Amino acid sequence: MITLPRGPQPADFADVRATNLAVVLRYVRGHVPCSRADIAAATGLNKATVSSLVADLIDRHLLRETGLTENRIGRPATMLVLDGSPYAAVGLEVNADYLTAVAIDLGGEEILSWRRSFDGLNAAPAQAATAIAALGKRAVNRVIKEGRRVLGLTIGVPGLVAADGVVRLAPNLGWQDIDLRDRVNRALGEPSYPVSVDNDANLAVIAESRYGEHAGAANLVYLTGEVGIGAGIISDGRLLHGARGFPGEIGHVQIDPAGPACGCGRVGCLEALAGVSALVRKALPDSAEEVITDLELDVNEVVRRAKGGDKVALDALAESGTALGRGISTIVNLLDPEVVVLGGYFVPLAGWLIPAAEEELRTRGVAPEDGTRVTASVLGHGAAAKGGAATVLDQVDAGNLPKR
Amino acid sequence: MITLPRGPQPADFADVRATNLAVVLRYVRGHVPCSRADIAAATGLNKATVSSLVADLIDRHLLRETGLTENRIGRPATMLVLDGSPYAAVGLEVNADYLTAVAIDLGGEEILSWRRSFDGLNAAPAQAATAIAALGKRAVNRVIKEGRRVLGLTIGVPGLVAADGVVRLAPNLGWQDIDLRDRVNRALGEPSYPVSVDNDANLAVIAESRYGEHAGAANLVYLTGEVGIGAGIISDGRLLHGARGFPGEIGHVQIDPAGPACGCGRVGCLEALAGVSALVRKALPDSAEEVITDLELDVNEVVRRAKGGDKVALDALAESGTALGRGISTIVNLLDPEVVVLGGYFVPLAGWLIPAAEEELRTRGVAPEDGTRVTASVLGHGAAAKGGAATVLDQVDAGNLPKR
DNA sequence: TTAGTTCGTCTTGCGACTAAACAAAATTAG
DNA sequence: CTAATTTTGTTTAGTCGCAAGACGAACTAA
Repeated sequence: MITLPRGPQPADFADVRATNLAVVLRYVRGHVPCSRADIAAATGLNKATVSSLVADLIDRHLLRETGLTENRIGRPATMLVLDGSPYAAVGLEVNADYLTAVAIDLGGEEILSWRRSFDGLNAAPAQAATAIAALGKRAVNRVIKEGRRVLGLTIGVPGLVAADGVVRLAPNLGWQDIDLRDRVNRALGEPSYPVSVDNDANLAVIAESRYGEHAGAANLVYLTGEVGIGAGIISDGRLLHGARGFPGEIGHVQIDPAGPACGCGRVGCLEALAGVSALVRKALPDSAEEVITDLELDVNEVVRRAKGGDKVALDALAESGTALGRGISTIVNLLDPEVVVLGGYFVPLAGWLIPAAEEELRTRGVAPEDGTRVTASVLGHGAAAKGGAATVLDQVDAGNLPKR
Repeated sequence: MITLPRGPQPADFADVRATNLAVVLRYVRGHVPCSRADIAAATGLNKATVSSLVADLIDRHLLRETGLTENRIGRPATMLVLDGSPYAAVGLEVNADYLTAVAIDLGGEEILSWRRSFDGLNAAPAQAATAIAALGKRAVNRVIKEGRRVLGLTIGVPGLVAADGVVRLAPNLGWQDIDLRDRVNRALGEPSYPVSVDNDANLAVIAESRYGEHAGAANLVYLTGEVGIGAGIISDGRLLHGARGFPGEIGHVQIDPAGPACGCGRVGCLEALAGVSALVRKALPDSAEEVITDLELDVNEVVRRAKGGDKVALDALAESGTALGRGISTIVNLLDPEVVVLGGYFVPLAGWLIPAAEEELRTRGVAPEDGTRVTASVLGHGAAAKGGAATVLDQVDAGNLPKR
């Protein structure tokens, strides 16, 4: 539940109304099915006010009445549910090797989930943007065909994304200063819904905070385990943006000044020690040539060997897990989150990485009663795409309801 | 600076009123002297509304009318100024070797600034709490004698402080699980104003964000340079609290696995490499015995020798600066702040530390157009105390105005 | 059938903002 | 010196949205 900072703007009735509409909407989302009386009792709003708000939301097709139920004493309640059907939020995820599209309804139900291969490294940015826009357009058309209205489209990119939607730097895509939002916006014909671009880790952590195992945690960090390592940070219930929009760049934090060289030209980066590519290289010394060609196959092979007790693979996993634990300890000491969620290719490897990381974390955590937990994501590879769609819902939740 | 409550709580008229009162108050603070018409034009509020709000604020003695001025065409404006005089906010700072008390009025003017020595390490927590409460009481009585109403008292402690005011761990004071807020509250006779306790770095960064050289920066990190190193983090305009209230513990982040042993029992901590104690030990190898006895004298001696071109001292400063730069690079990559402010004993040493730190930072920063700046605090040793008082004003600014 | 319970609406009142007219106080023009 | 102009701040009327409480509706229990 991300709340945006409101600046020096004064408040008026519209704000009160929008706030309370959002309060009711969020309550119903979390307590389906429920009655108007339930809402009034739980939120403290007056029954009459709730009736008015609910009528408004039904009018906007955000809520729907179901048949009466609740066989209790007294008048039966008219139960309300989220009416997701007329709306959709779309999220796209760009990766070095694939594109993902996800669409969800207001209730967070996935109504579309596509994945297609994509050659991010060798495609020119212009081509890539065209391919991304094309996928987005297909997804949008699909949900429109179902009779839904699109509330927004958000694209996750593995790199530094400025607030205006310009991708400043995406090493794994070979991009620099690409105005992706503008390109996609134009390819979609300047649509009425907002198109935005954000870092993939930022979107993934939003997905985790809504739909993950620790949904609702106010302090949550997500570590991407794709070609690089990035962090999405939710602190005190809000996604961190930083001064220029580039927080969470943990991949090139130095873990060991005596560590190995990193692809970025520096030495001892977390990515060089605990990155999936580095891990694969250590765990599969015999197939070092193919490493870059297909990370997924390599990770599967590492899993196979680790299960088979292969010492080289197990040692590599332990080593990477320890380095990862050291990186996580930095996050924990600086940010004190409740959970650190591992995503991407870290997920299949989590069984070996997490014990080593937790061991390291125990020795390096400052805070008492070691609270921070490390878990693997259960959302799968589309986490950032789903999070992209979820950011659109966050807008709605924050009171930015669709007009009638 | 939240305006309407965006949480699960619904909004009503009182929230609108409180929000707009705070909007007017903040505007006047930043634009003294100004007229009602100015406020209306700048905020977008209606002239009538502004008049009503201003009348309310004058009634609460938060604003005051001055004589007419502004010799322009048209009716002369009645100029308004902040009326700080009837109120005061008090901040205390606990350190291993001294206590500080600061009181400020609504405009942020210091109306009291005391410093007294204090033997934090050898005093039992009960005695220490008594001494702290006594100093607080004297400060409170002093401002009350001036005819002011105390709006709140906030105490900064170098350690882990839970949200309920319990000091979980303060190694440099030898404290563990001390309910300082309760003790001080009782020593003050359960006063009507709120007493709170927070980490000293958190309070210092609040002071920096209000009164420092980079006041107003939305992304700001403060590093304490006392016996330990702690970080206070303001991100997107808000102080980070973390899941348990223990963020910013950067002192024991590992910078180098092959580094020296730290007092905490671990190896290669930032504090062991770049802490003031470690620095003094390296820079003054001949006087290693006295190190703990008086850090301030030792730091002065380091400054004297560095100015004199002493190679040992200069090497130690360069080494510590580099390590500090590495720690700062971690912060920069994770949080992307606009400024990192060095405080405490880092300030007199900043001339030597910052160049080395910036050099390191340039090589380790990921983001392009290296934006993060490193500066020394200009607030002096009372930063945390002043920040403690400022947190009280933040409450007022957020709409929590004193009752009549 | 009657009493009791709960739900949701209706009516009334109030608080807070907006818009527009107006009164007040100065400067400028003739 | 008077009148027009300009700007300020108040007054009046109106609207919006929430709260409180009465009330009808719909169901259970006895």
